[in-house]
Amino acid sequence: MSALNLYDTKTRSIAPFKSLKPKQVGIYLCGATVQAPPHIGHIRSGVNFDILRRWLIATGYEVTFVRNVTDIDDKILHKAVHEEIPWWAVAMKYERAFTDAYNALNVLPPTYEPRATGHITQMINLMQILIDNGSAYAPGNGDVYLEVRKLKEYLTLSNQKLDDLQTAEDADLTYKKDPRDFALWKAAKAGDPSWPTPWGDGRPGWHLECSAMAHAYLGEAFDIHGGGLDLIFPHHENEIAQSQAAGYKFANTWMHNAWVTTSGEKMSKSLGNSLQVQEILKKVRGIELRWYLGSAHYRSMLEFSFDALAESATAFRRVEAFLARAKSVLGAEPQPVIAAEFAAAMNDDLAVPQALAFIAESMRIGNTSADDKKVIAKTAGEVRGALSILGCDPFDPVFAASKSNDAAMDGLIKLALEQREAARLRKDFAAADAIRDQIASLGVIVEDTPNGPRWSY
RNA sequence: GGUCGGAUGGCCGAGAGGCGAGGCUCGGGACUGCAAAUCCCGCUACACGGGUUCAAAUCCCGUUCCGACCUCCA
Repeated sequence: MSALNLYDTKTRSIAPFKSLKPKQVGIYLCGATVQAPPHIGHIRSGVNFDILRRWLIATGYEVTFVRNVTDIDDKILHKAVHEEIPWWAVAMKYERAFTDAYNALNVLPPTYEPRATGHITQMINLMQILIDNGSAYAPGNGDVYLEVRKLKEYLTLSNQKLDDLQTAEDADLTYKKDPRDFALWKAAKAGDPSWPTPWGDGRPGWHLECSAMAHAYLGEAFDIHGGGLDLIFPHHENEIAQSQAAGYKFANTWMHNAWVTTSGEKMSKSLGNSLQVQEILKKVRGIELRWYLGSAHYRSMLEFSFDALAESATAFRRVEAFLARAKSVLGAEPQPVIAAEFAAAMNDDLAVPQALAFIAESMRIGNTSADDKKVIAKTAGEVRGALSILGCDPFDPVFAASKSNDAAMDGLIKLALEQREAARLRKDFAAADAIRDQIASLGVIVEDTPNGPRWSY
């Protein structure tokens, strides 16, 4: 089997992936800042990295997957005031919404999911190191800044020059030595939550939590750090700056997923609620939304439209029907296997589109096999194996749970099919088709074969 | 101003010097019940202008258009 190659944002190239420790991988994924319900862009990131994780596991790695929750930031505090509930209630509410969305899309729960506010101690420790070695300074007002000009390397991920950065026009240099210095810690304002530190009461800046938590759970050096494209600068640059200034090697490989776009533009929260995961799930099932979000290459923009979503769901149902048919022919669920072609696609920087072409080819072979059990077992096994990596295995209990398997259900379906057969015998095809369409709308697929009707769901 | 990424057929979406990924839609056919499912065939592409090459969607030069980031966005 070919070896995994991944694109590294830092080198802007694809290179063989080599874990720091044999057969073990540590991944830190920037998760949600829980300030609003998740939209499909947020969840695409979750799906993309879940596919990576599943692939690493399938190829024999033990994966420690850390995805943080940033549960304090300006917007959360604003929302708390606006909604007249405590900031922590705002954070928890949206954290739950994210968890629900991840679950609905079969995103595996992280090995650990640390919250920023649970790691103030680690942040203070990190700041102490940075102040002690002269990388950071506390001007006395309660803020703590990282002095970016002192860094040996800065902006290597986004390939920018410090002097080329546009600085904020309203940069306040009362306390900052340089407008580009960024806040590790923010002094407490009246009414805002705060934690005591040696430099005064305050709360974390945006970037500090990820450095502190990645270090806490993955150590000074780890394999992969991921997130959305827009985090490259400033968030990830600043994580690198803080961590390396503290003497940590930090992440080996940087991976960034592209956006879901609408009309060519990055989705913005001003678009309203229609692209929230919860809303989309009123139109398609979680497994269909996952198939759609995972179907484009993770580094390509995914141009969202409801038509494209519906089309993708149609395509997925065909795959699902193929597997259901296979189960019916085999008398058991096909056993998932990883085909060499699929592995080759995944090893090529997670080339899901190629993997989908392979799935289509396997289905074609299976569908032309005239129910040859050997061929069906092979092709359906390969298709199921591929789907399991994509997180879209219809037999996965996560998705199958909603289906009833009890005797009453079987009996009712048989009754309906008997009625339909009776209608067919008297050439009342309108009635027969009506029955088929009705039970199809309940998720039961009926197909006529030379040996009589076959149903699956 | 700096950095980065795009433009592919009716639609989605790969590829990155030669043999047209794949899916959805559409048209024709097989099978069937003038059905469903399935299969087969077909249709329409590489933003524009030059260049390199036996050969360019792919490389080079130029142009146009679009998007993203530039200090609390996945």
